[in-house]
Amino acid sequence: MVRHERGEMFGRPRSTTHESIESVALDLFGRNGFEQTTVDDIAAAAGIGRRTLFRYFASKNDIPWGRFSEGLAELARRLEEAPRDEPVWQALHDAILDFNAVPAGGEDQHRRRMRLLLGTPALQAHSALMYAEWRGVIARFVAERRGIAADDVRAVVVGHAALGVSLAAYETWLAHDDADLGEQLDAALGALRDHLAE
Amino acid sequence: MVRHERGEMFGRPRSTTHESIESVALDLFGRNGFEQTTVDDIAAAAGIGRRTLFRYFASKNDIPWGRFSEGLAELARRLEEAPRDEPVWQALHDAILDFNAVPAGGEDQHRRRMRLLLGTPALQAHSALMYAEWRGVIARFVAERRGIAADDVRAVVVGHAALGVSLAAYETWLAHDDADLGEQLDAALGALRDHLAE
DNA sequence: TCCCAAGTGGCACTCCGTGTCACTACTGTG
DNA sequence: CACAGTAGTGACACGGAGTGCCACTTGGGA
Repeated sequence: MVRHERGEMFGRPRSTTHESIESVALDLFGRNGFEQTTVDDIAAAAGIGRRTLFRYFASKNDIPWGRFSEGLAELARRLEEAPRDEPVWQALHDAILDFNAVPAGGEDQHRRRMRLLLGTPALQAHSALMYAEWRGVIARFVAERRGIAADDVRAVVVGHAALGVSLAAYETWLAHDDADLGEQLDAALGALRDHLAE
Repeated sequence: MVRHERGEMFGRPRSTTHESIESVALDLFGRNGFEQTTVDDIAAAAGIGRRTLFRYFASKNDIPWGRFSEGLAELARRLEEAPRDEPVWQALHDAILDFNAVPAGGEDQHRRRMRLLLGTPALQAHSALMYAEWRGVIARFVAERRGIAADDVRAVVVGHAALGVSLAAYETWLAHDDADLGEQLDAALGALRDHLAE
């Protein structure tokens, strides 16, 4: 029973990748709509079996989210590095701006993906499960900074609120072709502060 | 082509009610779990056909939400009646407390229902669609008070934040058997204000 | 050359959700 | 007491998502 470091070099090589399937699927979703595209369509277009597709993605709904979970680890690390003399809300705001920064040139693709995610009922619903993980990262950061438990309402509510600010910004960003996502995030946060400070 | 006021008294009488199906279903969900209970199980237990069940509820996921949509109209009316010299956040907070007030004696049932809704992945996901309607009511109220459009980020973000406060309160309420929902809502809102005012 | 580990994909199955359609149980009228 | 009109019911069949099972394929290592 020997342990191999590069386990990937054993056994039959993979016939595809997450990225390849995702790319093919987003193309089909964009052309025919999410509901109208069946898993069989995607598998056929990707040149793999339907059963194989379900080994790469747990569900059809998971496909448009791509490597989101990996991005969360990055967000968590980014928060840990925030200077400790900065207000918590400020550190959060900066990290969230960073997290949502669109890689230069990828603006169009990002818009298409987010329009799909926020505009398709089945995906809106499924996204709630992704958001829960995202909120968890925020709540744990707040809890650590404040010296309270991660399930304390004071930490949990900040996770929910930060998500709300982000989603509000995304919705208005998608509604206006000429809008800048970062500016919308600023505006949303500012509006919430004003609202509560009235 | 005569119009009858009491249209219900025509034709074949209904063989069941939303409430009856819901009650049977919640009982099965509680005993066997949501995923393990099939629509056929519910229909059989309710003494109706499977097809009939789908005429009363659009999906299995919709059953635990019961008459939620009707409650939304009540929330909207409640907000319209709020005194106009009250701060917007205050009017919202009062209305939300009211909306979530548990009918005396129904605390246990409310807890069971919310535990099901917030603790079942499939329902967490589906709930996002209900939340969207709820947020819409809040955003429209804020927009009306502030004289801005309902899709303005300043109104949208308040809808998201109010939902976040409510969900945070529900989560901690469910986690502590001796907690009071109203107090958790107060605590969540207070914590968010403190957080942003830092 | 043979073996083994990991990946693949076909098959059959369950369950959700939907379209169709004949049937049933009422009400009001002549 | 027919009879027509109306609304609700449920059986049947179908398509799509997701799952368990298992034989097959493709490489590397002994």
